[in-house]
Amino acid sequence: MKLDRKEEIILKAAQLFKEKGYNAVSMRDLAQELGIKAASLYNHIQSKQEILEIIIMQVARDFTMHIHEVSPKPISAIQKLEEIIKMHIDLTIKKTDFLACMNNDWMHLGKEKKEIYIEMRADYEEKFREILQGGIKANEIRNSDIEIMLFSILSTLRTFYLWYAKNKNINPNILKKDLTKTLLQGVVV
Amino acid sequence: MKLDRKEEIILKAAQLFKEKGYNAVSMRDLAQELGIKAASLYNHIQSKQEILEIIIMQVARDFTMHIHEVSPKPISAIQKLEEIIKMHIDLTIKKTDFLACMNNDWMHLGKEKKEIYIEMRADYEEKFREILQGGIKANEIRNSDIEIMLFSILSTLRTFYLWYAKNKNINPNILKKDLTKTLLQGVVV
DNA sequence: GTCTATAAGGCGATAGAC
DNA sequence: GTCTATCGCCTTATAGAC
Repeated sequence: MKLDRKEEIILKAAQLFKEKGYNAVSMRDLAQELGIKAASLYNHIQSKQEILEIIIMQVARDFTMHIHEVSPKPISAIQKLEEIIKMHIDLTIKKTDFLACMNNDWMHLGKEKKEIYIEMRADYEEKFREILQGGIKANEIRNSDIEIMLFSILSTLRTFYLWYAKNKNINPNILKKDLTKTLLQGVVV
Repeated sequence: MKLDRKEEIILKAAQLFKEKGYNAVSMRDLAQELGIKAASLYNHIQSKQEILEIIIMQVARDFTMHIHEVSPKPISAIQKLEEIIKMHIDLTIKKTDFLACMNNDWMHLGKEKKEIYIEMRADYEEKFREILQGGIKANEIRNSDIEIMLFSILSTLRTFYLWYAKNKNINPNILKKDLTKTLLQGVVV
Protein backbone atom coordinates (compact mmCIF):
# COMPACT_ATOMS: atom_id res chain seq x y z
CA MET A 1 0.00 0.00 0.00
CA LYS A 2 2.02 2.95 -1.28
CA LEU A 3 0.94 6.45 -0.37
CA ASP A 4 1.33 9.20 -2.88
CA ARG A 5 2.88 12.43 -1.65
CA LYS A 6 -0.44 14.22 -1.13
CA GLU A 7 -1.80 11.48 1.14
CA GLU A 8 1.45 11.48 3.07
CA ILE A 9 1.17 15.24 3.62
CA ILE A 10 -2.43 14.99 4.78
CA LEU A 11 -1.74 12.15 7.21
CA LYS A 12 1.19 13.98 8.78
CA ALA A 13 -0.78 17.23 8.91
CA ALA A 14 -3.65 15.51 10.74
CA GLN A 15 -1.18 14.12 13.25
CA LEU A 16 0.36 17.52 13.92
CA PHE A 17 -3.01 19.33 14.02
CA LYS A 18 -4.21 16.82 16.60
CA GLU A 19 -1.20 17.49 18.83
CA LYS A 20 -0.92 21.28 18.56
CA GLY A 21 -4.05 22.55 16.85
CA TYR A 22 -4.40 23.87 13.30
CA ASN A 23 -3.16 27.40 13.93
CA ALA A 24 -0.12 26.30 15.92
CA VAL A 25 1.26 24.18 13.07
CA SER A 26 3.06 26.14 10.35
CA MET A 27 3.73 24.96 6.82
CA ARG A 28 7.42 25.00 7.77
CA ASP A 29 6.72 22.61 10.68
CA LEU A 30 4.77 20.29 8.42
CA ALA A 31 7.41 20.36 5.68
CA GLN A 32 10.22 19.69 8.13
CA GLU A 33 8.42 16.62 9.47
CA LEU A 34 8.28 15.32 5.90
CA GLY A 35 11.91 16.15 5.18
CA ILE A 36 11.22 18.81 2.55
CA LYS A 37 10.94 22.61 2.38
CA ALA A 38 7.69 24.48 2.89
CA ALA A 39 7.53 25.73 -0.69
CA SER A 40 7.58 22.15 -1.98
CA LEU A 41 4.29 21.40 -0.25
CA TYR A 42 2.53 23.65 -2.72
CA ASN A 43 3.29 21.25 -5.57
CA HIS A 44 0.85 18.82 -3.94
CA ILE A 45 -1.72 20.93 -2.15
CA GLN A 46 -3.29 24.29 -2.91
CA SER A 47 -3.22 25.81 0.57
CA LYS A 48 -3.05 25.04 4.26
CA GLN A 49 -6.82 25.36 4.45
CA GLU A 50 -7.30 22.77 1.73
CA ILE A 51 -5.52 20.22 3.93
CA LEU A 52 -7.92 20.93 6.79
CA GLU A 53 -10.93 20.69 4.47
CA ILE A 54 -9.88 17.30 3.11
CA ILE A 55 -9.30 15.90 6.61
CA ILE A 56 -12.56 17.11 8.11
CA MET A 57 -14.86 16.53 5.15
CA GLN A 58 -13.64 12.98 4.73
CA VAL A 59 -14.42 11.88 8.27
CA ALA A 60 -17.63 13.92 8.42
CA ARG A 61 -18.82 12.04 5.35
CA ASP A 62 -17.94 8.71 7.00
CA PHE A 63 -20.16 9.47 9.98
CA THR A 64 -23.03 10.81 7.89
CA MET A 65 -22.94 7.81 5.56
CA HIS A 66 -22.96 5.31 8.40
CA ILE A 67 -25.84 6.80 10.36
CA HIS A 68 -27.96 6.97 7.22
CA GLU A 69 -27.21 3.29 6.76
CA VAL A 70 -28.16 2.31 10.33
CA SER A 71 -31.19 4.58 10.73
CA PRO A 72 -33.71 2.78 8.43
CA LYS A 73 -32.79 -0.78 9.47
CA PRO A 74 -35.69 -2.91 10.78
CA ILE A 75 -34.10 -3.40 14.20
CA SER A 76 -34.80 -2.04 17.69
CA ALA A 77 -33.60 1.40 18.81
CA ILE A 78 -31.22 -0.24 21.27
CA GLN A 79 -29.69 -2.31 18.48
CA LYS A 80 -29.28 0.85 16.38
CA LEU A 81 -27.49 2.57 19.25
CA GLU A 82 -25.24 -0.45 19.63
CA GLU A 83 -24.32 -0.26 15.96
CA ILE A 84 -23.62 3.47 16.19
CA ILE A 85 -21.36 3.00 19.20
CA LYS A 86 -19.52 0.23 17.35
CA MET A 87 -19.11 2.52 14.36
CA HIS A 88 -17.69 5.35 16.47
CA ILE A 89 -15.16 3.00 18.04
CA ASP A 90 -14.11 1.63 14.64
CA LEU A 91 -13.61 5.14 13.23
CA THR A 92 -11.80 6.20 16.42
CA ILE A 93 -9.35 3.36 15.92
CA LYS A 94 -8.95 3.77 12.16
CA LYS A 95 -8.90 7.57 11.90
CA THR A 96 -7.88 8.92 15.32
CA ASP A 97 -6.02 11.97 14.01
CA PHE A 98 -8.72 12.94 11.50
CA LEU A 99 -11.38 12.69 14.16
CA ALA A 100 -9.43 14.79 16.66
CA CYS A 101 -8.87 17.34 13.93
CA MET A 102 -12.58 17.53 13.10
CA ASN A 103 -13.52 17.95 16.75
CA ASN A 104 -10.98 20.64 17.54
CA ASP A 105 -10.42 22.60 14.35
CA TRP A 106 -13.70 22.64 12.40
CA MET A 107 -14.10 26.33 13.23
CA HIS A 108 -11.00 27.11 11.18
CA LEU A 109 -12.59 25.86 7.96
CA GLY A 110 -13.34 28.48 5.32
CA LYS A 111 -16.81 30.04 5.35
CA GLU A 112 -18.29 27.73 2.73
CA LYS A 113 -16.95 24.42 4.07
CA LYS A 114 -17.74 25.44 7.63
CA GLU A 115 -21.39 25.85 6.69
CA ILE A 116 -21.42 22.44 5.03
CA TYR A 117 -19.79 20.88 8.09
CA ILE A 118 -22.27 22.47 10.50
CA GLU A 119 -25.14 21.21 8.37
CA MET A 120 -23.74 17.67 8.26
CA ARG A 121 -23.33 17.69 12.03
CA ALA A 122 -26.89 18.92 12.53
CA ASP A 123 -28.14 16.19 10.19
CA TYR A 124 -26.20 13.58 12.17
CA GLU A 125 -27.65 14.78 15.45
CA GLU A 126 -31.17 14.79 13.98
CA LYS A 127 -30.85 11.16 12.86
CA PHE A 128 -29.54 10.26 16.31
CA ARG A 129 -32.44 12.11 17.92
CA GLU A 130 -34.95 10.19 15.78
CA ILE A 131 -33.49 6.89 16.92
CA LEU A 132 -33.83 7.92 20.56
CA GLN A 133 -37.40 9.08 19.95
CA GLY A 134 -38.24 5.75 18.34
CA GLY A 135 -36.82 4.02 21.41
CA ILE A 136 -38.94 6.09 23.77
CA LYS A 137 -42.09 5.32 21.76
CA ALA A 138 -41.28 1.60 21.81
CA ASN A 139 -40.64 1.82 25.56
CA GLU A 140 -37.02 0.71 25.16
CA ILE A 141 -35.61 4.04 26.31
CA ARG A 142 -36.47 6.10 29.37
CA ASN A 143 -38.82 9.02 28.73
CA SER A 144 -36.34 11.59 30.05
CA ASP A 145 -34.99 14.81 28.46
CA ILE A 146 -34.00 13.63 24.99
CA GLU A 147 -31.51 16.47 24.38
CA ILE A 148 -29.60 15.53 27.52
CA MET A 149 -29.51 11.83 26.62
CA LEU A 150 -28.38 12.76 23.10
CA PHE A 151 -25.59 15.00 24.35
CA SER A 152 -24.51 12.58 27.04
CA ILE A 153 -23.92 9.73 24.59
CA LEU A 154 -22.58 11.84 21.75
CA SER A 155 -20.12 13.85 23.83
CA THR A 156 -18.50 10.65 25.06
CA LEU A 157 -18.34 9.12 21.58
CA ARG A 158 -16.96 12.30 19.99
CA THR A 159 -14.09 12.65 22.45
CA PHE A 160 -13.41 8.95 22.79
CA TYR A 161 -10.18 9.30 20.79
CA LEU A 162 -8.73 10.95 23.90
CA TRP A 163 -9.33 7.81 25.92
CA TYR A 164 -8.18 5.52 23.14
CA ALA A 165 -4.86 7.38 22.78
CA LYS A 166 -3.95 6.18 26.29
CA ASN A 167 -5.43 2.68 25.99
CA LYS A 168 -4.43 1.44 22.53
CA ASN A 169 -3.81 -2.16 23.53
CA ILE A 170 -7.35 -2.94 24.57
CA ASN A 171 -9.29 -5.61 22.68
CA PRO A 172 -11.79 -3.73 20.45
CA ASN A 173 -14.57 -6.24 21.10
CA ILE A 174 -14.30 -6.00 24.86
CA LEU A 175 -14.13 -2.22 24.49
CA LYS A 176 -17.33 -2.17 22.44
CA LYS A 177 -19.16 -4.29 24.98
CA ASP A 178 -18.02 -2.24 27.98
CA LEU A 179 -18.62 1.19 26.45
CA THR A 180 -22.04 0.15 25.16
CA LYS A 181 -22.99 -1.14 28.59
CA THR A 182 -21.88 2.09 30.31
CA LEU A 183 -23.52 4.46 27.81
CA LEU A 184 -26.81 2.55 27.72
CA GLN A 185 -27.13 1.27 31.31
CA GLY A 186 -25.11 3.85 33.23
CA VAL A 187 -22.81 3.00 36.14
CA VAL A 188 -25.25 2.22 38.96
CA VAL A 189 -25.88 -1.38 40.00
CA MET B 1 -19.73 45.26 41.03
CA LYS B 2 -17.08 47.24 39.16
CA LEU B 3 -14.42 45.34 37.24
CA ASP B 4 -10.93 46.70 37.08
CA ARG B 5 -9.28 46.83 33.68
CA LYS B 6 -7.32 43.61 34.10
CA GLU B 7 -10.42 41.57 34.93
CA GLU B 8 -12.19 43.14 31.98
CA ILE B 9 -9.37 42.10 29.65
CA ILE B 10 -9.34 38.55 30.97
CA LEU B 11 -13.11 38.11 30.67
CA LYS B 12 -13.13 39.38 27.10
CA ALA B 13 -10.08 37.27 26.22
CA ALA B 14 -11.77 34.12 27.56
CA GLN B 15 -14.81 34.88 25.44
CA LEU B 16 -12.75 35.33 22.27
CA PHE B 17 -10.54 32.29 22.99
CA LYS B 18 -13.68 30.17 23.41
CA GLU B 19 -15.01 31.28 20.02
CA LYS B 20 -11.85 31.17 17.90
CA GLY B 21 -9.16 29.41 19.92
CA TYR B 22 -6.13 30.98 21.63
CA ASN B 23 -3.88 31.12 18.56
CA ALA B 24 -6.54 32.65 16.31
CA VAL B 25 -7.07 35.64 18.60
CA SER B 26 -4.46 38.39 18.27
CA MET B 27 -3.70 41.06 20.83
CA ARG B 28 -4.98 43.54 18.22
CA ASP B 29 -8.33 41.67 18.07
CA LEU B 30 -8.60 41.66 21.85
CA ALA B 31 -7.72 45.35 22.16
CA GLN B 32 -10.21 46.36 19.48
CA GLU B 33 -13.03 44.53 21.30
CA LEU B 34 -12.18 46.58 24.38
CA GLY B 35 -11.97 49.85 22.44
CA ILE B 36 -8.26 50.42 23.01
CA LYS B 37 -5.00 49.80 21.13
CA ALA B 38 -2.97 46.61 21.47
CA ALA B 39 -0.03 48.36 23.12
CA SER B 40 -2.28 49.58 25.93
CA LEU B 41 -3.03 46.02 27.01
CA TYR B 42 0.52 45.69 28.23
CA ASN B 43 -0.09 48.23 31.00
CA HIS B 44 -2.36 45.66 32.62
CA ILE B 45 -0.98 42.27 31.66
CA GLN B 46 2.52 40.97 31.06
CA SER B 47 1.91 38.87 27.97
CA LYS B 48 -0.73 37.03 25.96
CA GLN B 49 0.33 33.80 27.65
CA GLU B 50 -0.22 35.28 31.10
CA ILE B 51 -3.89 35.83 30.20
CA LEU B 52 -4.26 32.17 29.26
CA GLU B 53 -2.52 31.06 32.45
CA ILE B 54 -4.81 33.13 34.68
CA ILE B 55 -7.93 31.81 32.94
CA ILE B 56 -6.97 28.14 33.03
CA MET B 57 -5.31 28.02 36.46
CA GLN B 58 -8.28 29.73 38.09
CA VAL B 59 -10.87 27.23 36.89
CA ALA B 60 -8.51 24.26 37.33
CA ARG B 61 -8.13 25.27 40.98
CA ASP B 62 -11.92 25.51 41.35
CA PHE B 63 -12.35 21.91 40.23
CA THR B 64 -9.47 20.59 42.31
CA MET B 65 -10.68 22.36 45.40
CA HIS B 66 -14.22 21.06 45.08
CA ILE B 67 -13.36 17.43 44.51
CA HIS B 68 -11.03 17.46 47.52
CA GLU B 69 -13.98 18.81 49.49
CA VAL B 70 -16.41 16.13 48.33
CA SER B 71 -14.06 13.15 48.38
CA PRO B 72 -13.69 12.63 52.18
CA LYS B 73 -17.37 13.25 53.05
CA PRO B 74 -19.09 10.43 54.99
CA ILE B 75 -21.68 9.85 52.26
CA SER B 76 -22.25 7.12 49.66
CA ALA B 77 -20.35 7.01 46.37
CA ILE B 78 -23.56 7.76 44.49
CA GLN B 79 -24.12 10.85 46.60
CA LYS B 80 -20.55 11.97 45.92
CA LEU B 81 -21.09 11.57 42.18
CA GLU B 82 -24.30 13.58 42.46
CA GLU B 83 -22.42 16.40 44.17
CA ILE B 84 -19.68 16.35 41.55
CA ILE B 85 -22.22 16.54 38.71
CA LYS B 86 -23.92 19.44 40.48
CA MET B 87 -20.58 21.18 40.86
CA HIS B 88 -19.73 20.76 37.16
CA ILE B 89 -23.08 22.25 36.16
CA ASP B 90 -22.64 25.20 38.53
CA LEU B 91 -19.18 25.95 37.14
CA THR B 92 -20.42 25.47 33.58
CA ILE B 93 -23.07 28.12 34.20
CA LYS B 94 -20.85 30.52 36.13
CA LYS B 95 -17.63 30.23 34.11
CA THR B 96 -18.56 28.94 30.65
CA ASP B 97 -15.83 30.81 28.76
CA PHE B 98 -13.08 29.90 31.22
CA LEU B 99 -14.06 26.26 31.09
CA ALA B 100 -14.13 26.15 27.29
CA CYS B 101 -10.74 27.82 27.28
CA MET B 102 -9.28 25.25 29.67
CA ASN B 103 -10.64 22.36 27.62
CA ASN B 104 -9.47 23.64 24.25
CA ASP B 105 -6.32 25.63 24.87
CA TRP B 106 -4.47 24.09 27.81
CA MET B 107 -1.81 22.77 25.40
CA HIS B 108 -0.83 26.37 24.62
CA LEU B 109 0.24 27.04 28.19
CA GLY B 110 3.95 27.61 28.77
CA LYS B 111 6.02 24.55 29.71
CA GLU B 112 5.89 25.14 33.45
CA LYS B 113 2.16 25.92 33.77
CA LYS B 114 1.31 23.12 31.37
CA GLU B 115 3.00 20.62 33.66
CA ILE B 116 1.12 21.99 36.65
CA TYR B 117 -2.16 21.80 34.74
CA ILE B 118 -1.56 18.20 33.64
CA GLU B 119 -0.77 17.24 37.21
CA MET B 120 -3.91 18.90 38.54
CA ARG B 121 -5.97 17.09 35.94
CA ALA B 122 -4.39 13.75 36.83
CA ASP B 123 -5.08 14.43 40.50
CA TYR B 124 -8.71 15.23 39.72
CA GLU B 125 -9.12 12.02 37.74
CA GLU B 126 -7.50 10.00 40.52
CA LYS B 127 -9.92 11.36 43.12
CA PHE B 128 -12.81 10.59 40.77
CA ARG B 129 -11.46 7.06 40.24
CA GLU B 130 -11.26 6.50 44.01
CA ILE B 131 -14.91 7.47 44.39
CA LEU B 132 -15.92 4.99 41.69
CA GLN B 133 -13.78 2.29 43.30
CA GLY B 134 -15.44 2.94 46.65
CA GLY B 135 -18.80 2.57 44.95
CA ILE B 136 -17.86 -0.76 43.41
CA LYS B 137 -16.66 -2.07 46.79
CA ALA B 138 -19.90 -0.96 48.44
CA ASN B 139 -21.87 -2.61 45.61
CA GLU B 140 -23.42 0.71 44.58
CA ILE B 141 -21.67 0.79 41.22
CA ARG B 142 -21.41 -1.94 38.58
CA ASN B 143 -18.14 -3.86 38.56
CA SER B 144 -17.34 -2.92 34.97
CA ASP B 145 -14.20 -1.33 33.42
CA ILE B 146 -13.58 1.59 35.74
CA GLU B 147 -11.56 3.59 33.19
CA ILE B 148 -14.44 3.50 30.73
CA MET B 149 -16.98 4.55 33.36
CA LEU B 150 -14.64 7.34 34.45
CA PHE B 151 -14.16 8.62 30.92
CA SER B 152 -17.82 8.29 30.03
CA ILE B 153 -18.98 10.52 32.87
CA LEU B 154 -16.08 12.95 32.76
CA SER B 155 -16.14 13.52 28.98
CA THR B 156 -19.79 14.54 29.17
CA LEU B 157 -19.21 16.85 32.15
CA ARG B 158 -16.13 18.45 30.60
CA THR B 159 -17.82 19.35 27.34
CA PHE B 160 -21.19 20.20 28.86
CA TYR B 161 -20.62 23.91 28.22
CA LEU B 162 -21.27 23.10 24.54
CA TRP B 163 -24.75 21.88 25.39
CA TYR B 164 -25.42 24.68 27.83
CA ALA B 165 -24.53 27.34 25.22
CA LYS B 166 -27.58 26.24 23.21
CA ASN B 167 -29.91 25.67 26.18
CA LYS B 168 -29.33 28.61 28.53
CA ASN B 169 -32.95 29.02 29.62
CA ILE B 170 -33.27 25.63 31.28
CA ASN B 171 -33.97 25.47 35.01
CA PRO B 172 -30.66 24.47 36.68
CA ASN B 173 -32.37 22.17 39.18
CA ILE B 174 -34.23 20.19 36.53
CA LEU B 175 -31.01 20.05 34.52
CA LYS B 176 -29.09 18.63 37.48
CA LYS B 177 -31.74 15.97 38.07
CA ASP B 178 -31.92 14.93 34.41
CA LEU B 179 -28.18 14.88 33.74
CA THR B 180 -27.51 12.96 36.95
CA LYS B 181 -30.15 10.39 36.03
CA THR B 182 -28.70 9.90 32.52
CA LEU B 183 -25.06 9.70 33.63
CA LEU B 184 -25.76 7.33 36.52
CA GLN B 185 -28.62 5.19 35.16
CA GLY B 186 -28.05 5.40 31.40
CA VAL B 187 -30.82 5.72 28.86
CA VAL B 188 -32.37 2.24 28.82
CA VAL B 189 -35.70 1.60 30.55
C1' DG C 1 9.39 17.50 -7.57
C1' DT C 2 12.38 20.12 -4.76
C1' DC C 3 15.09 23.96 -4.18
C1' DT C 4 16.38 29.25 -3.03
C1' DA C 5 14.75 33.71 -2.73
C1' DT C 6 11.37 36.73 -1.72
C1' DA C 7 6.91 39.11 -1.54
C1' DA C 8 3.35 41.05 1.49
C1' DG C 9 1.56 41.23 5.69
C1' DG C 10 0.48 39.77 10.61
C1' DC C 11 2.40 38.67 15.08
C1' DG C 12 3.80 39.81 20.19
C1' DA C 13 5.97 43.13 22.49
C1' DT C 14 8.61 47.64 23.63
C1' DA C 15 9.95 52.79 23.77
C1' DG C 16 8.72 57.04 24.68
C1' DA C 17 5.37 61.11 24.05
C1' DC C 18 1.35 62.99 26.24
C1' DG D 1 -3.46 54.77 31.07
C1' DT D 2 -3.58 55.31 26.26
C1' DC D 3 -1.43 56.69 22.29
C1' DT D 4 1.89 56.42 17.85
C1' DA D 5 5.72 54.37 15.93
C1' DT D 6 8.47 50.66 15.40
C1' DC D 7 11.41 46.34 16.06
C1' DG D 8 12.39 41.67 14.86
C1' DC D 9 10.37 37.70 13.76
C1' DC D 10 7.10 34.53 11.77
C1' DT D 11 3.35 33.58 8.52
C1' DT D 12 1.24 31.75 3.91
C1' DA D 13 2.19 31.67 -0.57
C1' DT D 14 4.52 32.55 -5.24
C1' DA D 15 8.37 32.87 -8.95
C1' DG D 16 11.67 30.82 -11.26
C1' DA D 17 16.16 27.93 -11.34
C1' DC D 18 17.54 23.15 -11.58
